[in-house]
Amino acid sequence: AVMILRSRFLDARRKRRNFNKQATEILNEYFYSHLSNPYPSEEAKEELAKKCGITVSQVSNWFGNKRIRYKKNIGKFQEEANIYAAKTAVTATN
Amino acid sequence: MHTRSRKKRKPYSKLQLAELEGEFMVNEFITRQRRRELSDRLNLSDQQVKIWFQNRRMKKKRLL
DNA sequence: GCATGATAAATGAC
DNA sequence: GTCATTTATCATGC
Repeated sequence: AVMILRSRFLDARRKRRNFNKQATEILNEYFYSHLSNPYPSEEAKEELAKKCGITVSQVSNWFGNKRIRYKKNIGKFQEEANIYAAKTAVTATN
Repeated sequence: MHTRSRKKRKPYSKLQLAELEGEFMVNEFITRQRRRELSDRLNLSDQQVKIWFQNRRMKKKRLL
């Protein structure tokens, strides 16, 4: 009984808040510039987490969700993929 | 034809979860015998109970 | 109404 | 056994 209530209370941490645009920008840049192998190392995750102001677990969650959702509907992310591809191309020339 | 696809994830019932949580409070590492009894009582496979305890230990670690 | 982040089953590497 | 994943589902944001 107590366990049920406690578990439900802890599930309240499931309250979700969207990441700010800057964080999403950083994560997407990494994802689309490593599209052939979108699996950041533990060190890379820590770096991304620091830059984005989120936890390493949140970075892992984001990449997990991004990989499956991209794979399931590549067409829907095509425009987004082109945007970040162009963005990284520009930064590469600078 | 295709190699049998991955088993679809199926959420457990509240009763099943209550029983599993209760057993987890007794011992985080269930014995083979108790595992067999529990899986039989909850209509879950032995493998499912085993995996549930593994995931539950990971969850506990994550919540610390 | 879907997009998005977090969690719950299930798999596989080690 | 742990643990990083995949996948479906949940809960919320907007």
